[in-house]
Amino acid sequence: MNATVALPPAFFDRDAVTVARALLGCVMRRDGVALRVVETEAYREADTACHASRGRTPRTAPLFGPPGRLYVYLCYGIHRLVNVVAEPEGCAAGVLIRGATVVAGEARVRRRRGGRLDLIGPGKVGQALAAEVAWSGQPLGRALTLIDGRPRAAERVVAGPRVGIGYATPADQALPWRFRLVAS
DNA sequence: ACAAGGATCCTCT
DNA sequence: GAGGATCCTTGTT
Repeated sequence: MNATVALPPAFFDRDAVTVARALLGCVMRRDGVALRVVETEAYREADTACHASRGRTPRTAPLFGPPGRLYVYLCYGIHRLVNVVAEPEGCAAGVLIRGATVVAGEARVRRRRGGRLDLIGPGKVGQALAAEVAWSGQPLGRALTLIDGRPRAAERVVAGPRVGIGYATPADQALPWRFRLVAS
């Protein structure tokens, strides 16, 4: 895969933790805006932090679907959080895009973000992309395209616990399934 | 039909 | 560091 190739569904047909790591450095394209992914979190089946862990509902149904589709939901009544479904169909897992940097479309991002460009935080990413809940369940390549990419030589990956999942069991809260790129 | 709460962000102190 | 915004999804009556 080179830097201009859209990630195929097979890329996401792996365990969500592997996919979350592999997405760092990849680029999301939408509507003239390009964002480089610098922070992700994995959510897996039998993971009490995962929305699907308490059964399948209309909202969480996309998580159970085939890999490489979008799962977008409204958080706190305000923020649209963007996830990509991972693992084989029938296995509810996904990767939350938690942070990014702007590669292109700076003016449009500023307009959507009240003049700001920092995109560390999943609500900010959704806002920069003008993400919609209606995208949920759609394949990549329509509303949103993901382009292959890698960390730079001067970057390294740091793993840590996930954020904002106080409702999960202590063991699941402690899993180091949050990944970010930092300057080395 | 109703009430509760959420994978967050921003402002103000 | 604390609290409000804001509205949909979910489980319960």
